[in-house]
Amino acid sequence: MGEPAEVAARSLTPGTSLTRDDAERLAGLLRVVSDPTRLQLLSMLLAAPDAEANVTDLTEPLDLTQPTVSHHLRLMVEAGVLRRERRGKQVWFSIVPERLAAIADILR
Amino acid sequence: MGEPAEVAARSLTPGTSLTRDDAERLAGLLRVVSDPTRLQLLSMLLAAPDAEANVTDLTEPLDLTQPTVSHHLRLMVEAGVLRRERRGKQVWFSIVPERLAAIADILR
DNA sequence: CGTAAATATTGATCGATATCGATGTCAGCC
DNA sequence: GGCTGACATCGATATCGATCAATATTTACG
Repeated sequence: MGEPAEVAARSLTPGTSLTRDDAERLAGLLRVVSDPTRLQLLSMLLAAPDAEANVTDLTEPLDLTQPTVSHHLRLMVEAGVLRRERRGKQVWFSIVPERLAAIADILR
Repeated sequence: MGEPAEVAARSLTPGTSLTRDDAERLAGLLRVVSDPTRLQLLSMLLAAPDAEANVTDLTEPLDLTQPTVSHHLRLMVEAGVLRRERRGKQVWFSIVPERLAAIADILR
């Protein structure tokens, strides 16, 4: 599968203007956290005991189906924002704070 | 029209989970800076002399039409990320750094 | 006041993606 | 080894937004 792409190559601040390619990569990362459902998921994970939760628990408060929630979780895992760990029948998700911070830092 | 909406009401960190409404508002703000073209525009503005530029100058390096660039600039102005100032026939745009920082802070 | 330059608006198109229902897969248990 | 529970994948749909061409608006200038 490959590591979640080092980090953002080039942010906004460097004196030189952004390449289209760099801009698309950075926009792609930002888009991962620019969805209301994904923000709610992140928020729930932050508030959860031990800062982790499984798909069922994450689905319940949302007015969405389980496949939809799994889809959002997948996108965030692929972006390196979430960590995924299978324990028995359940799969637990937790935030990777450095990655979230790295995305925020794109705008500095 | 109205002011650019105080700032983000509620960020990610508060112990309580995000409301749908709050999540949508925050996601809306993040989406404004989650587009490659808009990131390029922000980057060009940061690199520009006096940190400002007009529509023609901003359009030229991009492989896009002027209406498209105007559209992106409009979205960012409406979100409070850009300031707009007409000077003669031209309209000059510059970044509102606090607003950009406020958006970045959503993820903390 | 008519013309040209700079920017805005409008209407249409097209691709991306959030969502769902249906189904597949995987892990524990009787 | 079949059942059930937890999660993933698939295919279809529908909405949203980036983009364009065409046109309107605004401003200076002669």
